[in-house]
Amino acid sequence: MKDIPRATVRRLARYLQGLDEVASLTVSSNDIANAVGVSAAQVRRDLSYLGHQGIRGVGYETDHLRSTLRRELGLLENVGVAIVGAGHLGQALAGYGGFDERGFTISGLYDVDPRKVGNVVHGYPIKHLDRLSDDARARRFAIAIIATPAEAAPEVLRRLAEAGVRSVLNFAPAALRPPSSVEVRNVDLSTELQILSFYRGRQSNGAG
Amino acid sequence: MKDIPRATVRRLARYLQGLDEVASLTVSSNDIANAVGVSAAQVRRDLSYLGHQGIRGVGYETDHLRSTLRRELGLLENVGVAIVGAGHLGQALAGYGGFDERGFTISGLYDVDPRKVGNVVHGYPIKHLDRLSDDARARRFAIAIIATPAEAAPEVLRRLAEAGVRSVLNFAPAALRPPSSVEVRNVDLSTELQILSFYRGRQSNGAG
DNA sequence: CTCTGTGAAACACTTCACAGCG
DNA sequence: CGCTGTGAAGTGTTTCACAGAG
Repeated sequence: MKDIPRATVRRLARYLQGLDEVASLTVSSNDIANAVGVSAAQVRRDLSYLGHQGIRGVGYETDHLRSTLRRELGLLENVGVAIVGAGHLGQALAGYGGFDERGFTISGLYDVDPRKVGNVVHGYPIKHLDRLSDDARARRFAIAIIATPAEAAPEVLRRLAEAGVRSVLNFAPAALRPPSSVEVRNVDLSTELQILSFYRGRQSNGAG
Repeated sequence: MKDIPRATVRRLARYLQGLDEVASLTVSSNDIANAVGVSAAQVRRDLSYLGHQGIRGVGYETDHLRSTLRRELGLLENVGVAIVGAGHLGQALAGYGGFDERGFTISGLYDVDPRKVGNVVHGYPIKHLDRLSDDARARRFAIAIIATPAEAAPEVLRRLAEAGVRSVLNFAPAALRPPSSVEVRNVDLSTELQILSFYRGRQSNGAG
């Protein structure tokens, strides 16, 4: 089976979410395309990387497609996620909603503030940061979200990497230099705003 | 002057931030490449879209490059940003830090909760959502960040679009269908986690 | 001799358009 | 007939490799 293009992986996640709103037994590439805002040809091409999933003249069987996408994304069973940093951002992330139904389970929040440790936020316990490494080694989570201040981010990443965590989503506005064993995805507010700023005044669209 | 590729625009914002850490008078494409994690050839190609900026045998003059990037990104003077939704996420965004130095000024937060309206968060006033349209029409901000619950997002977008706002950064986990006049960039937690999940176990990297 | 700027080649991704299955 | 799956063409992006400026 050929490698799935990076651009396709990103859209597969969107298709999976688009299917949430679908009640009918089957969906056509056109339905999906309209739901998530890409071309129908794009949807068919993307899904073709997963093998023959559709029925000609009909479309895709909704349930079957959903589980194929989940399997392909490694979400057959829920994946544990740790949130590091229990400030406003960390708490907002914990309350984001729909974690479980999207295939994730928050294993816990971590902070260094003794006034926070022990509290429960949105049903999740705040643990002391010193327990992060042990919990990682015990495989209580597979993905970590860094929601600390920028200064703390490199040290948190170091601990995570050392404890064998290989997937990190970084919200701290810090340029992290991960070892090659760790995949870091950065969500950077000012980068996003700067991109929007560039296109301000230009007519073109930007479905990034 | 040729059009700047989308992929390049995204990186220009990163280069600008990378320059923050540079103290020396000049930087080479290699220096920048190492700072932000792309290839040196990529940096040179990207910067070449801005015209001849460098000095052969030396590199780029740091200050000059910084202001060229700022100009190109439309950040010569600070851009007003409204944060819609003053829950944990909105408050976290307001406290993100470095807004001003990155070229943005928060013009205000908006919420519907009467207990929040009138409060000041991180130095920014929370206004009632009903004032959003007027403030937009008065051009108090050019970019809006949606940090509301998913249910509220479509209506907020509608109001923003109607009031002439053309750039929106959406943090709500909702599939927005903007009119073509509005550029929406989505930051979706579960999409990011699902992408990380896909690459978990695979060796390859993924600098999105 | 170093480091930029850039043709040309390579690679990645998207769209077109249609054969063929159900 | 409708809708998938996919060659082939088109477009966008990255890398190579080197001429040439300082």
